[in-house]
Amino acid sequence: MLEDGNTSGHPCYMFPMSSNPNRLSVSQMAAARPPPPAAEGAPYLNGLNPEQREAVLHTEGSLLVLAGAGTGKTRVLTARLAHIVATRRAYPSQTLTVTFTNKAAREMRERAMALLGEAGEGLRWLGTFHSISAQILRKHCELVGLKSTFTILDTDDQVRLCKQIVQAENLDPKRWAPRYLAGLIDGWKNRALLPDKVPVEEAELFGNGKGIECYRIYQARLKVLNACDFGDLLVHNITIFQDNPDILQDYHSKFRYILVDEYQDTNVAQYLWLRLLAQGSRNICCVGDDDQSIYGWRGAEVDNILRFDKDFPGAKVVRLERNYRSTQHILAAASAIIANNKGRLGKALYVGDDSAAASDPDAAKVKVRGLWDGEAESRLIADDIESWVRKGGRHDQCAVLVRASWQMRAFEERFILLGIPYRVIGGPRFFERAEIRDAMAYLRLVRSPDDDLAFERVVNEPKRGVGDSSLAKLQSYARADGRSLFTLTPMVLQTDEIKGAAKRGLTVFIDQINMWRDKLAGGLPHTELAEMILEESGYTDMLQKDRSPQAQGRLDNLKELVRAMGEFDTLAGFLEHVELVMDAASGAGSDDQVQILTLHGAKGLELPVVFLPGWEEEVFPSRRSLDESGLRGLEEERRLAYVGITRARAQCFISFVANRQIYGRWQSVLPSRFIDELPHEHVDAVSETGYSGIPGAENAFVGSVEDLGERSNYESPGWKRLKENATRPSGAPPRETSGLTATASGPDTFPPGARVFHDKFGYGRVAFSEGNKLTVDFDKTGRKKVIATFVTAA
DNA sequence: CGATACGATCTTTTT
DNA sequence: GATCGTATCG
Repeated sequence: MLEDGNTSGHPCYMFPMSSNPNRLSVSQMAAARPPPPAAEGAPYLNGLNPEQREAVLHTEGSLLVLAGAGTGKTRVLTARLAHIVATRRAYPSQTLTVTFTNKAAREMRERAMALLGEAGEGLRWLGTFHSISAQILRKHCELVGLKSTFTILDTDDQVRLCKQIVQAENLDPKRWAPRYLAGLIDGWKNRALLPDKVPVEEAELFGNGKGIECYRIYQARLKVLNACDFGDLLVHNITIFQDNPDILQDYHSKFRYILVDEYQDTNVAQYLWLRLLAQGSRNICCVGDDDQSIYGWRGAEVDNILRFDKDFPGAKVVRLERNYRSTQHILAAASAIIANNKGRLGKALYVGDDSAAASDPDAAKVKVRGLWDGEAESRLIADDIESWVRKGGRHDQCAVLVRASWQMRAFEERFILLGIPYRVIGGPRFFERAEIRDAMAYLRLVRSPDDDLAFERVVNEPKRGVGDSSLAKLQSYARADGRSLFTLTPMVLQTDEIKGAAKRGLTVFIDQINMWRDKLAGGLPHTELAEMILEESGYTDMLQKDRSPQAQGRLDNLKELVRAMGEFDTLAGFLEHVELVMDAASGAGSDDQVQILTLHGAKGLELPVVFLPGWEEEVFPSRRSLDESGLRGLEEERRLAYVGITRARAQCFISFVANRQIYGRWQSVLPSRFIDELPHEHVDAVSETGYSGIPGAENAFVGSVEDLGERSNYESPGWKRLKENATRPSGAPPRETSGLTATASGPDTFPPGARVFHDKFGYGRVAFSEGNKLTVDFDKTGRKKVIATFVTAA
């Protein structure tokens, strides 16, 4: 029952594990074996400060490590693993280490391997909540009514399923958006609520009281489809553990030490899962930072970390507050912003006394810059990067951190134009592209024919003459019969219910799938199978005939898919990887590139130079976040700001603009309230903007650095004016922002009355006022450096 | 049944 | 601006 074979005489193996393994208390274990080797002087302790050391060495009982940004959290976790293994408290395979993201899991594994050497190979149970619970579920899936080939649905499949349910329940999909239902169900699962546990008043809000019913049907459909969704992975685990004490006990004896990263991001289901597993050894170590909790929208409960000592009685709490990453200016800026949040555990960030970054007397202050629009912003940031590189810096020391992924495009465009190498992290995901999902659906269908969602996806892709009406007929049969579309279709084809092109198309489709399945069973390698499917189904043909510019890219993506499959031994292994990881094969990419990523994606990162663009009301404290969650949402946004700033080692550039294109419409926007929260003495502010006073566009910034006269002076008149205008009483309605329109005529067609200005960068812009409207003309290519800056109204 | 056109809606953030 | 859904026609 233990994976490791008894090679090192680990005392645990002396005990009859099967009799009552979880009775073995920590102290009994300690008493029953020779004292562990002295830890002092162990290499993994080198360079740790006293608090870090304490967090590593405190291995008896529960422990919460409150680790501020840059205080060496991952280092402590990996050192703790090394300590546990080196002192023979447990084999690597007897430790459970859970992270939140795949990226974090990868990093943790790499760093642990570096400390542990070969022993690190045994870290079987290091992974994300989802990947570990999926492994556990695979072993016991029959207990919750799933077959071992079950598929894991992604968000898209969930929504499509919800759509069918909404329709079946005769609800208007406009009033009751399937997406919303999917979100509700997800939220319940995050709280580990099965259909009969959902608070009635909450569920009744959906679909005229049909909320719970929809949830029930959804779960029933999942069972028929032999599938589960992300939330189910954990919920099924919990069900299995609660209903089968023997199985739980088995895991108790497997997991002697539990380590949890980013504990502040756990949701209720994850918390329950952990608590069940930790009942055995009672040795759980959670590391987290309440100030970096940024997944509330996904069900994370900051409460989990605030309540830790009640959940795990006798828990010890260690605070890591010495920061070894950033300059004092950066720390001060981050601390000042986060100090506006209520309900924190309270934790200061001190400059680590031996930190090189902090002791630099010439450290640059945080720079705040106001610009005309997004284009000027990306231009400036690109120029900064170029000059950083000219001075001997590298591109990969810079990152642009945005709030939402749509903000990335402006930077990409600019970087392409200037030839700055860059890499977008977590952009549009490879495995979410239509062509990839289509190919995957074929593979899923070959492997598990009951996967109706896959069936529906590809039955008419490429076109086989099977339209909505044929599909609807098949579905009604399947629903009546309770079996899957794939099994029912041949029977329906016996009748004359479906005729003509649809009948012929379906016959071919079914035959092909069956043939492919035979090939797979006959030992055809899965990569060749994939090529065969794409060829014979006509999918490649369809794309080759497609004259649209994206078609070639799609074909390339499919080639990449086949290549990625080659890295896995079996089709099942590949499918599971994709379902869980959904990461584009993160191939060669460690080159010298600027990283563009979202603030959420930036957790765990650290870089010398960090750009934080888009600090505008409604964009950075995101409007939706405030609308949906009010003060809680605002505080979460503030934590995002904290995460962003603390990524920087040496330099942090914050910027905002006066005008931004949102939904393709120009809007004038206000600086983020977070800018007001920055500590003056640690900030340099440069504003190229001031308020215009143009009727109908009062909020627009018009003006230039030259107009303002002074630069790098926080208290410049322009800045003051800006601050006065930017601060509005909370709760006040957003201002009317109409009155700004843009046209894209070339530089030769400036209307009369336009005034052309060149800015100090040699770029230019034309602005002119026309009655009550401020119209901005701009050069779309960016290549002609003709236009620009800012004109006050005549 | 499929191709096209028009309109509505939308954009956080991720396993 | 882009995508998605519905309506309409061939």
